[in-house]
Amino acid sequence: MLVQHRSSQYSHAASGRPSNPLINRLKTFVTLGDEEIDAIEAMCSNRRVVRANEILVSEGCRPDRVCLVLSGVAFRYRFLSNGRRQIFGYLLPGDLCDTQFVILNESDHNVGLLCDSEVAVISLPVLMRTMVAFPKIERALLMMSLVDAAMLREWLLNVGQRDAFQKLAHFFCELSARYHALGLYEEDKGINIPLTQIELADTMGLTVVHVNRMLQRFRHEGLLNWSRRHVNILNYPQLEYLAGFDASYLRLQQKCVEPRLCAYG
Amino acid sequence: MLVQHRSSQYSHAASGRPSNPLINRLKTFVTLGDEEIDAIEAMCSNRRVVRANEILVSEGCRPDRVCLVLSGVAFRYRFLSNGRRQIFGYLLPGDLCDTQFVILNESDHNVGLLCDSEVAVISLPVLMRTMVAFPKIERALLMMSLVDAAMLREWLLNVGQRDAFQKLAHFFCELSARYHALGLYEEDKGINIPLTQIELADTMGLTVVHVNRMLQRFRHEGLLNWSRRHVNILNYPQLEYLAGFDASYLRLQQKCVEPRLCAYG
DNA sequence: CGAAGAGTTGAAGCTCGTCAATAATCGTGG
DNA sequence: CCACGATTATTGACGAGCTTCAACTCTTCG
Repeated sequence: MLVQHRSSQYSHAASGRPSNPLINRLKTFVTLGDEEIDAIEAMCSNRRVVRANEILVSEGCRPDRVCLVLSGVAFRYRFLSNGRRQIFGYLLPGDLCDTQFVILNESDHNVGLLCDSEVAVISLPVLMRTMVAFPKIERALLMMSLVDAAMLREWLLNVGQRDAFQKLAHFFCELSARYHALGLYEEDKGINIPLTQIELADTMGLTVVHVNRMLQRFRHEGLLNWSRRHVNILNYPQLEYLAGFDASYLRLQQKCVEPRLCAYG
Repeated sequence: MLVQHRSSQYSHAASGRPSNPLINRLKTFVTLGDEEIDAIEAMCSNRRVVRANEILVSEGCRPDRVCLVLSGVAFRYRFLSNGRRQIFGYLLPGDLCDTQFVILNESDHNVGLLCDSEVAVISLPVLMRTMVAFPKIERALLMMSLVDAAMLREWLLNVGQRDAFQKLAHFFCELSARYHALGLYEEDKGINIPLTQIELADTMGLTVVHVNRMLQRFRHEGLLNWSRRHVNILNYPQLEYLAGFDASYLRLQQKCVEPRLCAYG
């Protein structure tokens, strides 16, 4: 492999028996009973460590399994023929890539890893059986994929309508919100994410050079510090204001107030 | 109402008894029996004409129904506080806005109408009952929403990574492919779509002025003509080449080769 | 016909990209 | 553990793409 490995210092698995992050994630959508929790644990029993820069899913393939990120960070992306790359999203612990394979037959993008990560490999039949047996789980997984789509809309708006400074501010707000929700944000260390400025650029549709200058401006204005792939947010309220950030699209907290339809009880 | 009405010359309903475009759409995903076709017709029996500039769904609302576009064009969008608008997608005949309401409780964007259109209003309970009774329909609707997400990724890539000229070329290719698939493309008249350059600009993250200049360049280079809200593509191969367009993400033709999992037979 | 919206044009300027070179870091192997 | 090569970060100069502003014309529709 030509590319250097990024160290595994980013593995987010807490020491000791880590609880399955998917369970906490689904709990934000539905109430899970013991049976359902056991089913999820069983579904995720096939764990594997994957190294940085490996590819979980590649464009055009027809996967027979989905992966759940347990620790570390994955990301979706695609290259254009001119060599440019667009990143479509980051998968943090508790995120699945991709439930859509259950239905659509082939992937239209790649999923790679930013750092050494732990994933659970779930075969499609196992996933299907679990969803059929536990409609609540099916419903929650469906909701996850809808939140994915909401994030895509938010990114499209971000890339389309804001200037470079605001784009980055918005992205950092999103990251911050997601890290907080996962309990991965450490007040002193900030957001510990294995991103390079290259990835930041390919996320926002900017060049590395310009991203670098914007980061310096953030530092200069006392908003945040970027160093050695840590993001330290110094003035969150101001950042949020600049970006016009509103976390509700992430649906991190609020449980769906009431089940809307009996069929999904 | 302050805004002028766009004429209803864009109603795509063929004269005579129009077949339900949703049926043709779903047929690209699954094989439908007579029972299922009847169920879809029944579900869509509540038809309504909606005038241009009316709003079908607004941000923050909790709809108890979904709308199916039968003729005309709708579009998803959101405004930022600074007055800028991002358009997330266009809904052509056969498109639903939005199945996601079945699951997520509130809309994060608006759905408006570009021209006088005919829609079928489907209450959530009716939709649910149909989906429960006909798993194939449920599966096809799910696939539709996954194609929606694929389109969002494609747009993000487009807005993020291509220059203004390529962006527009790509957009016109997409439109052309969708119009062809719907049988709405008339070789002599081209794509008859009630878009203004303002909407084009808000779709691509550009200004009206720049969009205008790019359209002139298209005309100048003999690629396409934009006049009175018709798009006449003169050199499709070249346009496709310029944009790096590949229609497969739209999944217009190929039926899912085989059902992947028995549960959804 | 008249008013409002949409399309078009030109000039000026800023954001952001490109090119190119250097410095700092990182990961790996010696 | 240090040294090396590759990747990443940083800097400057320059230029292009796109925006902004402002005026004007054309189209649409009541």
